[in-house]
Amino acid sequence: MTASPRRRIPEATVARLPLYYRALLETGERQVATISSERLAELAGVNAAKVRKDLSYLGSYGTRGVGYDVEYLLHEISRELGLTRDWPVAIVGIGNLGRALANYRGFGARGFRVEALIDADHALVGHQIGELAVVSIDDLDRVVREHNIAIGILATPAAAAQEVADRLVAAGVTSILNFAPAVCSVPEGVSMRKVDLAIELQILSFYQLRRGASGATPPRERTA
Amino acid sequence: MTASPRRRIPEATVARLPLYYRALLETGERQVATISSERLAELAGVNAAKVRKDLSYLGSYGTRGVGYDVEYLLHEISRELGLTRDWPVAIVGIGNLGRALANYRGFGARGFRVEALIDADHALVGHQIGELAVVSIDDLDRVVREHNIAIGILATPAAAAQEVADRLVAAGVTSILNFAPAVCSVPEGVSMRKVDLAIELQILSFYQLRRGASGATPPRERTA
DNA sequence: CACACTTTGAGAACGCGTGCACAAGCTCGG
DNA sequence: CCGAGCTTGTGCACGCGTTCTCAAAGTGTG
Repeated sequence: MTASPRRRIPEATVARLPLYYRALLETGERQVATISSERLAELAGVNAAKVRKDLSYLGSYGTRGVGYDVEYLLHEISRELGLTRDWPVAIVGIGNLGRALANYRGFGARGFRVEALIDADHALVGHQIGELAVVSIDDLDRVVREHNIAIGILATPAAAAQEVADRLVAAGVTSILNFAPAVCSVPEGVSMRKVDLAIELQILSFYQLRRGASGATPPRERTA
Repeated sequence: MTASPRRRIPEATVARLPLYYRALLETGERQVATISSERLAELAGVNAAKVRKDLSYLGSYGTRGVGYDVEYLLHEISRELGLTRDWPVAIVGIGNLGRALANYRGFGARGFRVEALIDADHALVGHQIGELAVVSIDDLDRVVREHNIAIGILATPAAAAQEVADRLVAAGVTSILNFAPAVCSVPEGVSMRKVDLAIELQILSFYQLRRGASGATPPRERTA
């Protein structure tokens, strides 16, 4: 049951599918059977035309005059996003952030099961966090292969990021979510998404500045 | 002293300025006086043409045949990003993530000083985290005003996000970094950036699926 | 001073994503 | 069975961002 898209799905659309998914989940829980693109747009925080275009990339799952069947659409999106299966995940770098991620409930709910916690600090190895014990980075390769881990979360200091990324890739990981504040390259055929908290704040700071320094002055620029 | 940009700086460019900033910092520490767009591009993980175009929005700070003066460019970018001043920041929602953010060193280094930790759980109020004590959400308005906080970090559960955002805005916050997995709207004149960890994983999952790396299949190629 | 070499800055072409507008298609009431 | 009323699906135009390309402008050498 491989999901074969009718057309190539634009990256921007892929990034919105999870929003629709979440909105549909909430809607489904309220026993609502169908939903219009307009309502879905509202729940997802986008506009209706975009919703329709996005969903049309998945196929014609709507009914004109009626809307979209919530359960069916939910199923189609989750299949498209690979949420019908479980993804074993490893977190490398069990510092402040890594520990928070390890305890984060939001992952499991979508089929992302954290199955390994890896750190270079030997003082940390063996330490129990939730239901998992931290393992040494020396065992990275073995652990990744044993659990068949395809997705890795990188939460190390910047200096270690590239090396750990290389080791993850060498062990067979093909998707990396990178929290380390460092530029980090992966070979063709491996996806990497970056989340940099300090950068986000700097972007906010930029627009904050343009608005007039200290939160008292009225706006002038529009931001996304 | 050009206090305002020569032209409107594209959003995409703004998002890359922090990358250049970080790359230039590292370069400056190595006592390198000038840097070419090509080298800077390499360090920032983009291409040289983009670097030149981005920097040209700030003004003509380069010298043909030579490159950019590292210290000068660093100064110009930090001014543009508002990193020459300190930004007091409040974190609302002191759960796993909020606590990790409170302890994160990366913020302070860029002038973002966490000055308030706020939570709705009365059992948590008064609890010391690092150098700060958690304060009640009942005091949100007072604390935000007292510390002149313009930037808020939202790390609450999804259900509370919109209400807390509203309260932050009411208290004078005009920039919000939202980690809550919920759609959340703010009035015109307030910036909000969203970081959703589960969504990032779902996007990775999508591409992971398309690569044909089904669960059982071992890795593809290892280059590195 | 002239010339070879380097590197920036920007004009122009292109591609992707967004939003508008509307035809196509469904439901339902009479 | 027909027409009114919705709502989807998509063709199209537009704007933003990226990339290519090259003239302009600097350096260094003999």
